[in-house]
Amino acid sequence: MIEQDCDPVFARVDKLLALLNKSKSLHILLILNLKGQPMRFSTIKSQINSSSTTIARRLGELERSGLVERKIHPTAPSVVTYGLTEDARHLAPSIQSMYDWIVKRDINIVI
Amino acid sequence: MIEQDCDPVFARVDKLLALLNKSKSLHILLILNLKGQPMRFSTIKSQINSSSTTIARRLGELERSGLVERKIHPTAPSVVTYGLTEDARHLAPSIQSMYDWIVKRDINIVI
DNA sequence: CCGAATCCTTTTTGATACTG
DNA sequence: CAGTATCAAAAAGGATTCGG
Repeated sequence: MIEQDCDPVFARVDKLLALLNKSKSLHILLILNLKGQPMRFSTIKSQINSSSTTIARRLGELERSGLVERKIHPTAPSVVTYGLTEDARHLAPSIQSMYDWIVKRDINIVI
Repeated sequence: MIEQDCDPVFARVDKLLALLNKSKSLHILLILNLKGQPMRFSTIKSQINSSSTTIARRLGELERSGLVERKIHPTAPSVVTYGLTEDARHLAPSIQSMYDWIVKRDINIVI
């Protein structure tokens, strides 16, 4: 069975959606966007309530995909923060409109 | 294990994203949106190239979630078509901007 | 043609325990 | 605090088969 892609762009959109949907990706982006400034691992985790395993995996994927920036601050003791990249900030409105849509419509997603 | 949601709206957005991401949901919505008119099961399937199991599951979920309308035409033989609901058409722009973003940025999603 | 049911494989998640 | 490694459980996809 040959996997024939009708539109190669679909594949990339799918990859984005696949990443965004992996549990808590959206949470992370929305929280970082709302906060407006870099946050620490523990702060993110405390607001999302998922396993550190998953949070760490998501942050790693988001970072490697260029959506999140990881910074190590040379303080004592050192502090690690995560913030949105420029690209991610451009994507935010799309997520926000989707957010607004679901809020307004009061639709009931049934899976 | 109590799942404590920090923001109940997040949960609904997550459900939407979870639905949209289940393989081929986005394809279905984009194809129906581009087509601009209801399509038959076999036509959708032919353009997506996934198992009928998955296509059927997605269409069922999208229908129950109020994003897709299923119609049985009383012709002979009878024909079944799927089209976007009003709600889905309002959501389309959000998906489209996400689509545009990924196209423009040429970003490389790494999962 | 349009699916539902079954069964199997792959993917993803989370709990736990352990480092610097 | 900020993670990684491991492993078991759960979720999701797909092939196949069958029926209206």
